[in-house]
Amino acid sequence: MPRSQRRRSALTHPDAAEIDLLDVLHALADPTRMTIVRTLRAEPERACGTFPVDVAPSTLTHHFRVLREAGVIHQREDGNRRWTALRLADLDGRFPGLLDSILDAYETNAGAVAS
Amino acid sequence: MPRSQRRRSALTHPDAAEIDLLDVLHALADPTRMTIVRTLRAEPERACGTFPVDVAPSTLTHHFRVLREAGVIHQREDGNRRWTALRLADLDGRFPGLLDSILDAYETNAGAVAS
DNA sequence: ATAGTTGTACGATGGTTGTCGAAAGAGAGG
DNA sequence: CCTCTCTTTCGACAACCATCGTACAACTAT
Repeated sequence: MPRSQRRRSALTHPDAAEIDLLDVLHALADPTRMTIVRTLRAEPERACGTFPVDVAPSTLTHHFRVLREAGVIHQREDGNRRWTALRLADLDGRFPGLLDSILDAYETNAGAVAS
Repeated sequence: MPRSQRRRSALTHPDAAEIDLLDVLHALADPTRMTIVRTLRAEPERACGTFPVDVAPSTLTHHFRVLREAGVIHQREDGNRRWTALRLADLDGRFPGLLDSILDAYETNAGAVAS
């Protein structure tokens, strides 16, 4: 790593064209990550520590990485914080209507099952 | 087991109202199971051994169980065979448009990525 | 009955996953 | 400088998962 020492690793995101559906489904098939995505749909961008989930910080980092590597979210650094956003345009460009369909289904799900 | 000795276990299926979205997503987030579901969308019903997948029979049984317990497929016995079908009506009743959305997305996926 | 077909159950195995605690990096502010 | 906050990395752990081979059960056909 030549210059500008990265904070940690390099925050790699897959290209929109490389987003794999099975990775996306796997990323969304977890209650904590589903909560993250649902929270993110309402707001354009949000700081890492402000999500209504009840897990340890290191666990949260893990979930963000899964979502990021699947192409579901985008993260950028800003000073001390890391801002997270849904890759709505990329996802909808690659799989039109899919994310809305899944998130809408989850609202139905939440109404009938627990959580 | 009183009478009519079941072949093996009792082939339990969840009620349509009990189908959990996260279970469905998890069930679909596997290439073998996705192939099963895609194959099943074209035909109403199909015998177990006739799916174009390349895994051992016991592995196939495992995948059918995951799909069945998630509420994605229905299986019934007929003599020596076990017939498998998609629970299209139940899924679409619970999560309207979801399955088509995911399967359509997979076709897009398959066009651009491997498989 | 004897053999063949279809699919399951069991046990094992190697890999993945979600979880956490402890330690540390990087910035902001005193 | 020191400290506080935010977030990550690392190491560990238990649980889960996809896979297989072997053995077996149920049915069909000869």
